[in-house]
Amino acid sequence: MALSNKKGKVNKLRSAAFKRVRADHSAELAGDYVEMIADLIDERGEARCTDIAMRLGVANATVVKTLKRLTDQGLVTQEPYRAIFLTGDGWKLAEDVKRKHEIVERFLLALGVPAETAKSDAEGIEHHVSADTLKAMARFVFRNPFN
Amino acid sequence: MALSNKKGKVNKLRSAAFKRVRADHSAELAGDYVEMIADLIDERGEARCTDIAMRLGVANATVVKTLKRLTDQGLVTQEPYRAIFLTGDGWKLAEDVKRKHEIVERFLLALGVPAETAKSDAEGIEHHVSADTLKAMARFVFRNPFN
DNA sequence: AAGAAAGTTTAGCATAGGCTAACTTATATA
DNA sequence: TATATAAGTTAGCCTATGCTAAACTTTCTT
Repeated sequence: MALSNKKGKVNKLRSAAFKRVRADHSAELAGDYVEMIADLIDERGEARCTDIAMRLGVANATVVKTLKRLTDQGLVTQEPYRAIFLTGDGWKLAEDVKRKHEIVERFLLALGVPAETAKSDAEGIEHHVSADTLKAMARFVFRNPFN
Repeated sequence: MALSNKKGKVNKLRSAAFKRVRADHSAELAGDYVEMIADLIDERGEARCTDIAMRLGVANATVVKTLKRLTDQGLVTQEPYRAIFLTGDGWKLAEDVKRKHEIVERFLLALGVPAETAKSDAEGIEHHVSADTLKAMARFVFRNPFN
């Protein structure tokens, strides 16, 4: 009985990690979109459907559908046939993601990972990094700057 | 024209990273399942539906459905109402994932991340780490062993 | 050996994230 | 200005991953 209680607790802890991964996944796409929209606005003044689709490597219609969700979630605004903009929350999230992205990528570089790989791996890793880990990575970059 | 060709190339490179992330995601679940099944077999001689469901924090029916896919993919074997086993490929994948998992977790510990966090973050990160990055992590662990 | 409990499976539903094809609107150029 | 091209939208499809509820086996207990 004491044993099975302990087992229950262990499993709860264990399953929490997987639950977090699943939650991270559903937040991931939103992060990628707003970051990309922010980049596009910075680079060329506006973000357009087609550019997002190309950069993401996805069909146009997929972008449209996803943007609808993001609009519902209050991250994005748009009018039919017009460019896409970010709400206040959208900008905030974009900044957050971009910051994380930079730290992870620079960390991988500092660790000695080749540049191309660092870029590619950072894209997958960034959404699964907790505040603690991010802090440790930042510390490492600070002590071992790549350039 | 030269410019738009260059842009096309840049976008192709960029989108490749996202494509890889999406591919990683669909492989992820299979990896988690076989690793967990391997653990259960090691720990108690057999893997059962309910245990997997508890550890993953997911409903029983979800496990059943996923196992059907894994069986189709040749990673798992099972007979109705009986325990679950791994095929040769299943074991191979499980070993691979476990190895990656261990390196990532020990790497995070060596980096100074708290134990609980390391465990939890490793679960998300491990599936997005390329061979290059894994090698860099292993090197780091080797030079900065945590214990 | 019968009935209760535990575990497994099926059915049916929902959401997210992909796709293509057909259609509509905006823009650029002849 | 008219029209061709580019861009955005809609509709309808698919798969993966979740869920609950109900049905069916197996196992345990009396």
